[in-house]
Amino acid sequence: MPQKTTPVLKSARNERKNLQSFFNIAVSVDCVIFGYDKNELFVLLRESELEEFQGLYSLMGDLVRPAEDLTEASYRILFERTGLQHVYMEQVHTFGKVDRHPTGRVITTAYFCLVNMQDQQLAIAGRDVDWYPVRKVKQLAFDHQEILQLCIQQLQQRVMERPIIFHLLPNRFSLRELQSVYEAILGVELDRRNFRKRIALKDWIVDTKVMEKDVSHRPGKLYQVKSCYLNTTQPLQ
Amino acid sequence: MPQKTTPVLKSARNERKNLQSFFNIAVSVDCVIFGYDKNELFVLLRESELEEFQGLYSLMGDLVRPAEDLTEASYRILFERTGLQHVYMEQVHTFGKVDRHPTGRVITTAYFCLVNMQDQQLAIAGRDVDWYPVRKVKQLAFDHQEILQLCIQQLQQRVMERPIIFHLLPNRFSLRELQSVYEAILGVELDRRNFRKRIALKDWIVDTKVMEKDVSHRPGKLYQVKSCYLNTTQPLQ
DNA sequence: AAACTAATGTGTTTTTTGTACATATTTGTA
DNA sequence: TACAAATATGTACAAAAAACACATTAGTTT
Repeated sequence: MPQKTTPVLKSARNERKNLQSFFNIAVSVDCVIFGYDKNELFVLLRESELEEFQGLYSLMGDLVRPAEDLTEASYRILFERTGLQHVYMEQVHTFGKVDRHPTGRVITTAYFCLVNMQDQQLAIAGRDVDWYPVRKVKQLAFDHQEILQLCIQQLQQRVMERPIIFHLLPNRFSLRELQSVYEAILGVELDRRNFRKRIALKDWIVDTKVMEKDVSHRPGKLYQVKSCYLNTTQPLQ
Repeated sequence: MPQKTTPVLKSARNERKNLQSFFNIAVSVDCVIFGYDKNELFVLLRESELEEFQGLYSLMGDLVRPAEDLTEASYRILFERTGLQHVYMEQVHTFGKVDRHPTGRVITTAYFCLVNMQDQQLAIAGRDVDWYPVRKVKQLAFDHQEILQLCIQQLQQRVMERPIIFHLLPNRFSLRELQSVYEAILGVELDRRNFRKRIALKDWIVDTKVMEKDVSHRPGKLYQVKSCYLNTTQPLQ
């Protein structure tokens, strides 16, 4: 339990001096980059560079630079790894256990990002970076398994309340595809008729008057998200 | 927009060296300590020590020590300021703008804490620390107004879905009091009959078979939260 | 060309949850 | 004894969620 101690910050004058002894914690950002393809939710991982975690995968992370906002750092990491810039991103949680990083004290703030895996701009840099089905990921370097779990949990909550799931899909999509993304994220099967009613009620999407092509069954209508929700990269409301 | 750059972490070998140049960000924790009394939600504030913010109030915050978990730091700050130890606490968000602190780069993680203002253990240390009605707080030092707003928002969400509001109340309370806390937090008036039905449905509280005393009207039954929810200081589910 | 397959597209009914609203009861006080 | 100020409880209606069934359409197979 914490002990009663004198506050460190005494005044503006001696703060600068005292701060020095506290510049011993590095700050990093980890991006949990989600994608969707063929009824599966994917996460972008890379092979860990640390000897301690040889053979294990890790999230996309990097230290925050002194002149860089936390969100800037997050967008930089995303860009470095995917070539993408205008991506939906949400902060999830900050992990600050003393021993969470084997080489030193590093606290990390986790963000989740939603990426369209069919995006032409998408450029996975380096052969050690790749997409992995979320439900198959069992072990990761550092505390990244815990981070991933919490990000999935937050994603599950958010897709139910905000129009963000569309960032995982191409511009135009069928209701069938949309339902499949929900099912992949939530890990449940949904009733098609009730699902369509709920979506219609939310009023997030519009009919494009274009039909599906090249499917070996009756083609469905294609929809797109309303433009007001299309280019929001930050959480609204 | 972020520029393409070489990743900083290249290997375990040279990581330690590279880390040095990144020990330039201090890490702090800010506690938004909520209390409830007489139909009002209060927040614990103190006068800012910085010249830049003379006359303004700020949240309870301090730098995180190198050998201290983030949550430990948060409990330490709470204990230093209130003398309380087993308090419900939830991480809300990490604020990381480069210029958010006038004397240097400090990122801060905000927690909200729920405290029973009638608690005998409660010891507000120092005359510059005091409770202020949340709805009267208009301006704070640093970005603390923004932090407070987000904490209120998260508190509003949480009290609707989890049995945490009881941490703001004495052991025994009437339904009237309970409703008043909800109203103070949510900033709305609730229908008494519908409120009681909702609470009964949630099954969070039990009748103590004891009645209110010393009220100048018909006394109400006193309830308490079920013991399984009583001593949880961390978010469950 | 007809039958088959695998989807889409659209109800209806029932249950649950939420909202609006009114009356009887109990204690303390004037 | 009447009054004030609460507590305590119930009913009707509306909205949302869940369970469930049938007709339609394009492509494919026979």
